[in-house]
Amino acid sequence: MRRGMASRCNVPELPEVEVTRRRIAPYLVGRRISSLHTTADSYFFLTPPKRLRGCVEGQRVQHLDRLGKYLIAVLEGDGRLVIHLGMTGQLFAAGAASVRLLSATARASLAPDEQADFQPDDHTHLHFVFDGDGPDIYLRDVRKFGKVLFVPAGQNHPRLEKLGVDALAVTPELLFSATRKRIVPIKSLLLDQSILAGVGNIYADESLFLAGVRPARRASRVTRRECARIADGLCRVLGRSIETGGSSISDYVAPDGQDGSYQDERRVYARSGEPCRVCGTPIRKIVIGQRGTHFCRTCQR
DNA sequence: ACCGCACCCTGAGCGC
DNA sequence: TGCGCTCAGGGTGCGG
Repeated sequence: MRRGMASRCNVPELPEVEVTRRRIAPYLVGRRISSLHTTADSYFFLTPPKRLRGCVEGQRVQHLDRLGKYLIAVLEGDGRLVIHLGMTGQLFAAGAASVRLLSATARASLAPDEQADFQPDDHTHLHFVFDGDGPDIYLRDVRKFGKVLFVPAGQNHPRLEKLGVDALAVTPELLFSATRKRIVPIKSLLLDQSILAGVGNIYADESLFLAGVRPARRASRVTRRECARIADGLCRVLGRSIETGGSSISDYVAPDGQDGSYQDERRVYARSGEPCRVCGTPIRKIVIGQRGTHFCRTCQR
């Protein structure tokens, strides 16, 4: 069966951001940023580059947290450097670069031994240099749907204030109460970051499959029992994806190879037309809230 | 409160 | 071969 573009999607949702956090933290935490290089100002920078540099240069990174799909580097003095990876954001340390970081065209022009040697390009919006030894860190984002901002100590930002509970901490009760009196499709509610932070398109579809609930169902019509199954499905699918290194992030990927192992576990996402793994019914694709939505008519009610 | 839609951006895949 | 079109996606913000 042909794999469409969607199946290769590389969008960082909660698991991918968490995997990124775990992998990058050892290279970031405890180090002092000596300089930050950026691309030109654009809507990518919620804090303009010049001010951003002034805020982080000379600062030591105290820890690296995550809330939903946001990475939050807490600096000395408790200012926070906040990063959202958007659709194509890649945060990585020099030397840990994989060929995935380059476009197909760029890859093709490189010899194999050159491919792992990353050099900043036009899409590299942040380049951190640190005091002392250790690799530089880069943030690359081809489509610039990502965001970076600095939140001074004691201040907050609407982006963070609006976020609901981190999706890993979802409970049946939380979901049940959030769905009452809501006529939006249950899938749209799962994607609402002000309710659950971190759920994106893949994991919304996958968790609804595990719960046996059709994505188009009105949220208010989802029963308490089904809410519990959705919460459970979310925990399973998010946890499993983190375990396997995220659906698309892996240490190294062969130039024409498959993505991370989670893609082999997808039950519905980007499998439209393919047989349901449980009952064999072809997976259907519809659009809900302007998002491609995948489900099994037989297994989901 | 909710829906539909436009917008930001670019690469891949397609038809011609 | 190469052009131009379409599509995908997260999040915000608009008008209805």
